Amino acid sequence: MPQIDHEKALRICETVNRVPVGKVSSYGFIADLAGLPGRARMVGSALRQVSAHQNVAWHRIIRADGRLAFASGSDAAHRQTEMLRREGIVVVNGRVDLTRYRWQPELAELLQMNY
DNA sequence: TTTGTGACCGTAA
DNA sequence: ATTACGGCCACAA
Repeated sequence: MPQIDHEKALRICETVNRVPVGKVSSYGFIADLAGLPGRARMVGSALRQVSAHQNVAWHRIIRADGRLAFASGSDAAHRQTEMLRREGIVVVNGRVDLTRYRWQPELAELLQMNY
C-alpha cells in the first residue's frame, strides 16, 4: 500500500470534488487537472488511502473507457454502483455511458484553479 | 540500488 | 468484444 504524499493527495481530492453530482470523470483526467499529467495510477492510490476517512466523491471516478475500476461482482463495485445510481447515473454491467455522464468542464471552470 | 506493485491509459492485434 | 504491451511514477521491501 503505497502512501501518496499528503500534499498531492489533498490536491487530488480537491480536484475530484469538482466533479458535479450526476457526472463522472476518469483517473487520467483528474490527474491532468490536478497538475499531475500521466499519473492516473497515482489518483487511484490517493483515493484508496483517503476515501475511507475523508469526504471525497471517489465514486464519481471511473476508468477512461467507462468501466468501473473495481472488478465487477466485488463489494466495492457494488457500493460504487449503488452510490452512482443514487445520483441518477445508469450503470449496466459495471459500465457507464460516457456520452451521457462524462463531466466536461467549461473553460471558466478550468481556470478557477490557477491562482 | 533494484524490483515489484498498483481503484490507470492508449494503441494494436 | 478481449488480450497484450509498453508507458507511467511514487513507494515499499
